[in-house]
Amino acid sequence: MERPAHDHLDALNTVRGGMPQDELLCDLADLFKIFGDTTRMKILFSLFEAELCVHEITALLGMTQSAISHQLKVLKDAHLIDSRREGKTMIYFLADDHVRSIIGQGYEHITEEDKPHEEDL
Amino acid sequence: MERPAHDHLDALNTVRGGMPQDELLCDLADLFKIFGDTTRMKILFSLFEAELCVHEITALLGMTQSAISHQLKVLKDAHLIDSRREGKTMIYFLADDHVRSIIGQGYEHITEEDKPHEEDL
DNA sequence: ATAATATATGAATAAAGAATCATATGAAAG
DNA sequence: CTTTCATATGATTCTTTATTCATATATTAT
Repeated sequence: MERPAHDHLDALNTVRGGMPQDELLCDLADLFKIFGDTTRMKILFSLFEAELCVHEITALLGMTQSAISHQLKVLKDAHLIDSRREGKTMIYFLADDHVRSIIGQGYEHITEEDKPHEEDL
Repeated sequence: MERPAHDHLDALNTVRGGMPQDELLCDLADLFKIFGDTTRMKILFSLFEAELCVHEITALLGMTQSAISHQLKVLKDAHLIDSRREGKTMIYFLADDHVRSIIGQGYEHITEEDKPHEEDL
């Protein structure tokens, strides 16, 4: 019987060390989950360019006001965007620049992606 | 009637310029969707430390082999991980370093996050 | 060939989540 | 204080998706 090319016990121990706590992993997944929706992605990209009120976003995305409000709430609860009131209207804006850099990294992966990936259907 | 503090037409035009194509936004959302699951996040963190075979990952996460295989497929289809065969076992490993940097950005957002966020329940 | 081990996969189930509809809240104007 | 404009929210519906179960494929050993 040959020694396995791959040392199981060793690998497992190495890995357990670097693994963050379950709660942190869960929080991380929850954060990315928020970027994982086209509507929210569009909202965020919109706010990259300018502060916007709800009905502007609604018009831009061509969706119902309710759908937009629901997603704005999701984004706000995650501290990715924030809002202030201006008379009757609510102005939404990016909470901080992490949003830009997170999306930026994803953007790079998708575009740069060494291009030999047309086999994906 | 006062001029609105917020110039709607102007804002909308500014924004339409910087908005990527629908398909790209969709691809981006799909990419982040993949990070938006605890199981997949754990698999990726595991592979940060070492190349691993399926049953090692299964053991590490304490889940069924089937569940792991299904998620490995998702990750592989997205070109986030890749695999090679070594005898009977399949060894999985990170496809490139984008994975690390994308997760890294998210990690920062969660940890750095100026800390005044205990009101979230 | 057959058995044993390692992994993959299809179908079904169950749970999460996005959009819709109807309605509620909140600010300002008449 | 009633109406109007802007936004928020609860409940329901429909879709997506993660896991499980059973089974299929692939590699090696007997």
